[in-house]
Amino acid sequence: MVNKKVDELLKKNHLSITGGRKKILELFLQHDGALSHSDIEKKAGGKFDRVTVYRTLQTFLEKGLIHSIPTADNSIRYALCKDDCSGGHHHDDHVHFICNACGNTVCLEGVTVPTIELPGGYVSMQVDMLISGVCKSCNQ
Amino acid sequence: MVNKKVDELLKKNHLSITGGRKKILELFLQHDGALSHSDIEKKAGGKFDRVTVYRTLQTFLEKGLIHSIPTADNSIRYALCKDDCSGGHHHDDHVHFICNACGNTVCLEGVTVPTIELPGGYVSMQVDMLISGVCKSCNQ
DNA sequence: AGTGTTTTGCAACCATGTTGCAAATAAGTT
DNA sequence: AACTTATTTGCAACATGGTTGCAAAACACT
Ligand SMILES: [Mn+2]
Ligand SMILES: [Mn+2]
Ligand SMILES: [Zn+2]
Ligand SMILES: [Zn+2]
Repeated sequence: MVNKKVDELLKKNHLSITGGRKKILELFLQHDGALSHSDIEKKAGGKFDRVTVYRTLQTFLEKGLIHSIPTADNSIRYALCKDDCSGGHHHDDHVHFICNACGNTVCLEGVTVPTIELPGGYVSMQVDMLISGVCKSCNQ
Repeated sequence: MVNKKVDELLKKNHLSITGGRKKILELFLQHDGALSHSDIEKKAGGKFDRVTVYRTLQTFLEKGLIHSIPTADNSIRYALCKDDCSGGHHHDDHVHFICNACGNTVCLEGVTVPTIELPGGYVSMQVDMLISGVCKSCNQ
């Protein structure tokens, strides 16, 4: 039962269990792929206030439950983190893929972002790699 | 004289020479680093309407004069293209760097985005690589 | 200078995101 | 189960970002 897992995840991250948080976390668990703020608002059926969704996403980000994915069209998406992520310190050094056909954004967990040699003086702290094209499902 | 170069660039791209386009192009030529819409509006001293700036950037994008850079904080920046870019078909396969200290975004023209091996079924059409950290100037 | 075409500014609009505050709800205690 | 306190929520109000239609102004060409 997904409902049990949701409660566990929230408890594990020291978050009080509320209707909004449960619903949003459920959406992430059911949907494999990243969700934008507006995706969530729609899928939740207008049951929660816009502000609540923003604040919940912010909280999940801080706790390391989700990570954000920058996109070329300037609309942030969010995806669940793996278990070994926690409070700010994420381990999501994977590539993100956005499909131009279906619009889906997915985490390619198996594809690691390569190390880049930067010019002298530049220090890298975070690397984001976003590939767009046509995804597996759309390509057959 | 930068003024001459601006006129040449506009003519070369079959754009009529207007005050707004000249001013915005000048800003890009003077400033080495990417500019956001609001950067431009401020630097232009409120001399042009918001809408005009949007439309000018759109036009420059279409003509291949500039390219857009997605950022993690959801604010698009724009930077001048090299000469061999034209109408939609850009050759900017370089890495973009955003400094957490000074906020500047720069094109690392010398650093090429590496080729990535994708899982079966995925077809890549565009790759964006964004590195954040501390830049050369801020690092001394 | 006169003409047709393109660009601009304005107004009005929609989307996205933030903040302060009071009411509602969750968690811990008796 | 009722009480108490801390946290979360919804609402209103606001700020910023971005789009469109349309008339006036500026541009390019003869
Ligand atoms: Mn991811
Ligand atoms: Mn660039
Ligand atoms: Zn697809
Ligand atoms: Zn810097």
